[in-house]
Amino acid sequence: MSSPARKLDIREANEALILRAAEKQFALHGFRGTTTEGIANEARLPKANVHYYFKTKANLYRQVLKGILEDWMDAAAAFEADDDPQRALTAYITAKMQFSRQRPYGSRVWASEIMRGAPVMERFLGTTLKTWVNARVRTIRSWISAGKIRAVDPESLLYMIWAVTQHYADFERQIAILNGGNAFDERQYRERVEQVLKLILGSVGFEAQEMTRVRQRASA
Amino acid sequence: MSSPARKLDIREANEALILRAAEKQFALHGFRGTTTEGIANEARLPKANVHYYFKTKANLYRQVLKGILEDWMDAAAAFEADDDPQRALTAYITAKMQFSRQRPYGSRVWASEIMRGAPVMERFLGTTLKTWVNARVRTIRSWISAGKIRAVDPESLLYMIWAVTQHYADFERQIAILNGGNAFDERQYRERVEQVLKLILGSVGFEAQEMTRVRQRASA
DNA sequence: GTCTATACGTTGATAGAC
DNA sequence: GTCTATCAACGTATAGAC
Repeated sequence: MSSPARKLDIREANEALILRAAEKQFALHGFRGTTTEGIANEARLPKANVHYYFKTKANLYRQVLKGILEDWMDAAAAFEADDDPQRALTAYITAKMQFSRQRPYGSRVWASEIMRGAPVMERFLGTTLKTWVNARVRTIRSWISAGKIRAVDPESLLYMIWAVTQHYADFERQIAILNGGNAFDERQYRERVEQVLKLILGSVGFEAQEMTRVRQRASA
Repeated sequence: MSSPARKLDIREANEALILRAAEKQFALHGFRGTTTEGIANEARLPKANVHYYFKTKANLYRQVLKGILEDWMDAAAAFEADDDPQRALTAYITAKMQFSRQRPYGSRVWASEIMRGAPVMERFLGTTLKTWVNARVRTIRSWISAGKIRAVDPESLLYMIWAVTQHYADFERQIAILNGGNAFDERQYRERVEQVLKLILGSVGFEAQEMTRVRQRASA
C-alpha cells in the first residue's frame, strides 16, 4: 500500500494531473492570471497538493513549458529528416498542425509566454531555437540556390509556417465561432491541413498537382 | 482654469493616457493578470484615478477592445476597396502589417482575449466578423471562378493572412531575439512586408516578376 | 478633478492534524 | 502522502479630505 513503487505511482499520476491542469489554466489566463486554486480545481485536488508537488507557481510554470518544448522539438525533427523541400516542408507543417490539434493549450502557453516578453523562454529562444533556425535557413537557401523553390526569404517562410500552424491552436475559439459555433471535427481538420499545405507549398512555387484528390472547391 | 472646456481637456487627456497604459498591460499580462495598479503606474497616475475614469477594470478592458476593433475595421476596409485580387490582397495585407507595426499591443490584447475563450468579443466575432468573412469568402470565390487566382479554400487563405500579419505583433519578442536581440528597424520591417506579400500572393498563384523563370518543379 | 487612506475579498504559500 | 486551517501580501474598489 505504501511501498516505494506505489508511492511513485501516485506521485507520477498526480504530477501528470497537475501539469495538464496547469497547462490549460496558463493557456487560458497567462502566468499572472492563473491561480494555484484554479489549477487545483481543474485537477480536482486540494490547493495544498499543488504546492506539495511543485513547490511554487513559477516552478510549475517552468515544468509546463519544459513539457511543451519537448513536443516542439519532436515536431522540429520532422524538418530535418528529409532533404527534398516538398517532403521536408510537408512533414514539418503536418507535424506542427498535429501539435496544434493535439496540444492547443501548450501552443497557447507558448504564445502567452512570448507575448509577455518571454522572461522564462528567453534563454531557449536565443540558444536552441536560434541555432535550429540558422540551420533551417541554410537548408532553405540551398534549395533556392539549386532552383528547387522560389527565392523567398527563409526566415519569412519559417515564420509563416509557425504563424499559420499555431493560429489553429491559439485562435481555436475564433475559428470555431466563425465555423458556426462548432470546433472543427476530425474530417474538417484534416482538410484544413491539406489547405494549409497547399497554400504554404504554393507560396514557394509548388503547385498542387500532388494533392488534387483533396481539391473540391469548384462548387459555389 | 476650471472652465468646462478645460476640464474636458483634462478628462480626454487622462482617459487616453489610461487607455494606452491599459492596452499595454492587458497585452502583456492578459485580463486577469493585469492589475489596476500596474495600469496606473504605466500611466503615471494614482490608482484611484483609473477607477474614477473607468469605474471598473472590466469596463476599462471593454473600452480598450473597442478601440482596437475600430482600427481593425479600418484595415478591413482595405480589402473591400478593390475588385482586383492582387490589388485587394496587397492593400489588405499591407494595412494589417501596418496595424501590427503601429499597434502591437492592440493585436496582443485581441489574441489574449481569444485565447481565453473570447468571453467579451464573442458577440462581435459571431456577428460583425462573421458577416465580413462571409462577404470576403464570396469575393474570393468569384476570383477563383474567374480564373484570377488558384483554387484555394477562401477561409484558409483569410486565416493565413491573419495569422502571418498578426504574428509580427504577437511574437515580436521572439522575432527580436532571433534577430540578434534587436527589434526590426523601419527598413527591415518594410522588407518583411514585401516578403509577406510575396509569399501570400505566391500562395494563390501570383509570382513576382523577378523570379518567374526560377520556378521549376523540384524533380524529387 | 486629484489623491490618501482604507475596507474587504483573493492569492500564494505553509503549518500541522490526520 | 493528503488536506484543513491559517496568514501575510496583494487586488479591486470606494470614501472622503483637499
